[in-house]
Amino acid sequence: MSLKYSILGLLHYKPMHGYRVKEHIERNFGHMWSINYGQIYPNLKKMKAEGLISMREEVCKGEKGPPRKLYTITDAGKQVFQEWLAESPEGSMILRDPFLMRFVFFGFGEETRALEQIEEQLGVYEKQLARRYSNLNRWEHSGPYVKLMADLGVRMNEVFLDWLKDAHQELLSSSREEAAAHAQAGLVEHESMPCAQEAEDDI
Amino acid sequence: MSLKYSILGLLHYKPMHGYRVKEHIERNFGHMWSINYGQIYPNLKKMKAEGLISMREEVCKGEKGPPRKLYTITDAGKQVFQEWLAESPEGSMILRDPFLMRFVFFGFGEETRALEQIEEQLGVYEKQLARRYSNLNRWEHSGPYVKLMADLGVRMNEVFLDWLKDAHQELLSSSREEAAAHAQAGLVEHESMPCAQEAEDDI
DNA sequence: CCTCTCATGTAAGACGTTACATGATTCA
DNA sequence: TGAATCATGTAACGTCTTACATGAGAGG
Repeated sequence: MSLKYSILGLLHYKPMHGYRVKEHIERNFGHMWSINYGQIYPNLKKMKAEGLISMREEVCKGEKGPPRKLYTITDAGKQVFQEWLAESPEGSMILRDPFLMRFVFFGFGEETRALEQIEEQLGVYEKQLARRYSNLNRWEHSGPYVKLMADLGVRMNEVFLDWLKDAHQELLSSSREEAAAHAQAGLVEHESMPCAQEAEDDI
Repeated sequence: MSLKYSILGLLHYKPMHGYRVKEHIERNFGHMWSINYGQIYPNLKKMKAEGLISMREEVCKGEKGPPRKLYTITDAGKQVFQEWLAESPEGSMILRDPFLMRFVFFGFGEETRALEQIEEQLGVYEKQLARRYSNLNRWEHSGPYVKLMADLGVRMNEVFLDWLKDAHQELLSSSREEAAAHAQAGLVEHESMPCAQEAEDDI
């Protein structure tokens, strides 16, 4: 349950209400984290019950909208957060990408469609890179960690774009070779093979 | 539900049983995808009920262990897979990393502990890079998509390692500056601030 | 008046994880 | 005999997503 700690982390900056928490996470980590109200509100409720945060209802007349519930981190919350922060993280990076999920299997589909999808991704990540650069500028004076984090986002985006371009290029040249050689090999047919699954373990 | 399509994809190579599916996914996408039997077996059952795969129970005497259930993709399964493969992926990359999750908030913790965690990560990703290089070699002749995928893994790993080293370096030099200037600024205290949350939206 | 944004919340269901139960065979 | 590996499965629990319900105030 890392949302809990993300909220505790955010509340170190200033008290917030649920709606702001979502907004912040979306603006700052939107490319790697998405969150719904269905998670936030029950979590805030639970964390309040655990004494990690305290709540104050506010009806500010100068502002539009219904009353908000301002949550502030408590000393107990700060302590729990410190313990979590110092822990060595278990498990490593998990990267889930609906495009890459398909990419691995593009060998079983049409190459033209594969190329189209790569082009789409190029568009998406070129726009995202621009946003990440602006984040980097915005956080230029926000302390080393936040700045470094934004820097990582830019670097990751850049290698991904480079890779997309290389992949596009390589597919074009290898399909030209194939066409020239007239050696279009179809999918290997797998017959029933009763007990021979161990033959070749690699894919 | 992408496990469904991953399984359909894997079954294009050859028929498999549940245990092998897990093994394959773990070996090949273990760094970005983890799967449990609690997901696999119910999924296989459901997919069989939907007619996407067919099952044959096998008791091979030459092999140890209990009888396995060999699953083969059906024509209906191939069609459903093709439709999914051609679809433009919705949503973009989601990167979840327990280390990075902490990293953003290291400003609220001890710097020495931050440096230690960065060093730990360096160790983890140096080992992983070696594994990814060997994957790249293993798949050198496995068709362009699989090869490119492995290449992306190597590149991503490399930028991450570079970034970790740079981060480590930058923290060391900036803390030396701080020490020299004797300008150790504590955490900004946030008073009750009744209705002034809009003051500064950035973190 | 209608729609948009701000704001809080719930309920149902999909998805994922952990832990356990079972049982055969291989190897020390 | 005991442990390890291969193999299938389920139950309980936790997390996440989707969709909906509510309601105030601002602006066209």
